[in-house]
Amino acid sequence: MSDFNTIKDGIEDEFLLGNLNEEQRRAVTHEGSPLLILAGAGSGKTRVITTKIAWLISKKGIRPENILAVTFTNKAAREMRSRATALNPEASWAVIKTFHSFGAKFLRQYGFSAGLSPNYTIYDDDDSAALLRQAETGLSAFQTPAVMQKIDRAKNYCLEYDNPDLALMDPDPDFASVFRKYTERLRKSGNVDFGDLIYLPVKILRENPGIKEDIHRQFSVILVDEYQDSNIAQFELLKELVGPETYLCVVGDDDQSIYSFRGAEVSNILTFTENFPGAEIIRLEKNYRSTPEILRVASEIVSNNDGRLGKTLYTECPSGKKPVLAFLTSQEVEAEFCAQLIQQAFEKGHPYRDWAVLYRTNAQSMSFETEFIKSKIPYTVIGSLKFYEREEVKLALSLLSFIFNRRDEVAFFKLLRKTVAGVGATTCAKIQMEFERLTGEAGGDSVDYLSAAENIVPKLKKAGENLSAFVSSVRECISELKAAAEKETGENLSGFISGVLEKSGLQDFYKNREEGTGASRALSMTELANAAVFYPFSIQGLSDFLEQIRLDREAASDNRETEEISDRVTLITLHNTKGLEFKRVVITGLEEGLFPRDDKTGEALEEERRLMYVGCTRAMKRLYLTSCSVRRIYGSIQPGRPSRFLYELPPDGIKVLGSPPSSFSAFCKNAIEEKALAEKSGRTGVPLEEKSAVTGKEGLHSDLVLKWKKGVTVFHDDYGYGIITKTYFSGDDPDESEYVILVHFESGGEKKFMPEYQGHTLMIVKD
DNA sequence: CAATTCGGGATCTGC
DNA sequence: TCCCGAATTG
Repeated sequence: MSDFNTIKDGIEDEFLLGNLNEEQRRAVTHEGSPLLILAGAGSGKTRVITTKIAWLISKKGIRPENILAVTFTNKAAREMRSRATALNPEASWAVIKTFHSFGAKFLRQYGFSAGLSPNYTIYDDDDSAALLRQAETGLSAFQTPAVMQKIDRAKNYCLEYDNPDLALMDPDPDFASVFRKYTERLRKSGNVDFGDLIYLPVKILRENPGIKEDIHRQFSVILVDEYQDSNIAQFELLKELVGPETYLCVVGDDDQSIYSFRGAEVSNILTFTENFPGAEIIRLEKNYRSTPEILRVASEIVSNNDGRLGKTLYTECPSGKKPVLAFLTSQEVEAEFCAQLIQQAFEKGHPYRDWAVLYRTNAQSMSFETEFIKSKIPYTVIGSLKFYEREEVKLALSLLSFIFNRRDEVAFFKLLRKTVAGVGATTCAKIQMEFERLTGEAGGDSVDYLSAAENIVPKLKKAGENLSAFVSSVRECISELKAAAEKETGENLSGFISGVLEKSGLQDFYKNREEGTGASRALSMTELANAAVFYPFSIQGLSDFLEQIRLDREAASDNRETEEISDRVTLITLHNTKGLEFKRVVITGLEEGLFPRDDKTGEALEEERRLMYVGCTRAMKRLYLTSCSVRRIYGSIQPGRPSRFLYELPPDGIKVLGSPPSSFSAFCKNAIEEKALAEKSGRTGVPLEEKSAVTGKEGLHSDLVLKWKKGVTVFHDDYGYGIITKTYFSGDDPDESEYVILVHFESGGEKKFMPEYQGHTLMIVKD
């Protein structure tokens, strides 16, 4: 090798490997045997994978299109692609996809060998349930979703209706036959459900050695991220994709397994070395993200779990402030508390984008949205389903899906029932019967619902006109699409979609129905059309657009265009934060029953705890935890107790604000006394002390002190009239302290309040 | 077949 | 509290 090349190599090495620690470097440059990277939270996992992709391309001469990198979320896939491409532009040609989108692409190409035509669309949970309902199973509307879930679970375990192992999963003898009916109906529709996106590729690969060889030739490297969240079907798929020459590398963390509700099996990661013989393990235990204070809290919590591989995370990050635990009254106060924190930090120069507010359920986002709008804090809600879930958007998508696949019965009947006047259950049943008859006559895929509907038009009275108008407008759209496909107009899909919505009458349908009600529904269909500007006006374009929308809800959301650019607080579910990090994190709703939910025990409870661990380890600099004493559930106000996870915190490792219930104060007191005792008896405990500079919080306090004085009469919406009986500061340190007032209510109870955060919930009646 | 009423259940988490 | 499905009625 020439000197020049040696030098060039050296520079490349330095560029790619220079900033890695020894373990990371080993992981990146590892070759040969299968590799499991056990990567603790914040240990630079994504950096390792992306560097590995760049490394393989530039140093090992692997062509990017021969690299398959699989993730679990679209967000992670996007992140991986952009970071790998930043390291090596060629990485943009690598196949970086979620398991499901990989499966979808595979089925477009190879689905024919399982009798699936390429113009399928993907049924979401609701569509699948609707199909199950239509499949003459005799299930009530009430039972259907539960049975659908079981079917989905079976597919997650790679079990078809005729698999004898199904009985192990569910002893109900009827289940297999319901499952069979559903499957037959689904195949007839020409569509697939989410489970099929994994299950069918496995089946095809098992039954078609030729296809399998193709795939093995195509992918010489397979990387899997978040391996702890893979389910059995995904594991089986992986086994089929990995050929004798394939280099396999999976990355995961058993402590962050949070998707068992959707079939994830931690056992996949625990038994990796058995399933892929000769596999090596590399552990990444150095955390680059969080302060030692945050890491301590996170580790203490997760250490309450059994059944871990066990890792010892350490960090060299500089010390920071103790995580703060705030006991608040209601979710409104909780939202206000967050707003205060964020606003105060903003005034000190910390941008909004530093912040993430985490919650267990999407429904919780509302109080934060309301409050943030009020206090003019810009925010973005991640993973909210709002846009996609809107009735009119679903209906519009059904229409587009139906244009793409005319055997989609769920879409067709949904459209008829909702938009065509005079058509109800009876007419739909007639059309279905006619469809069956035609299928019996002609057989195969040649029959569609349009012809079936047309055939019965003569048998109808008034509804017939509407129905035939609907059918011909759909036919018009279809021929328009076909014409465009032949001409290759170069236009984008957006115009076509507006046209379809117009012609079908869907746009007018909502316009008319919503006169005076602020016609937002008609508007969101325009938004849907706008979302399609990046897709070409062709059959392929429509197919891609529909697939993208089914598999990536964010893609259909209406606020994505501004998401990256501007300075906003992130509102996000705990599940969605996987793989993300923020300087400042608030984990909200830490109440028993909400987080963890009260029906969780055993392994499910441990998973909740892991979720808590994931949440804590997202934080780089500051971590806040909030717990409310009352919460509105199903509209009524419910009293709550602090989450059990709060009792797993190290009391000397956190700072408590607000008014903790007595049980929690007792817990802290005990723990601290125990610790003191232990220290006294000679154990070497490291005293955790903090000295902070005296800065001007007093100025802020002086107003409060003057306003909220002893003897003042106040009124509270929930507790009624009361009188302030005591005032004090929560600690000695003026900067860290909060001004607290004790209120004695007429109703008998005593409550502590922090006027700084909760002033608005109290009204001063008389000084 | 559409409109109205009534009652029960819900909200996890996501591809 | 609110939404959806089933039942009731015109």
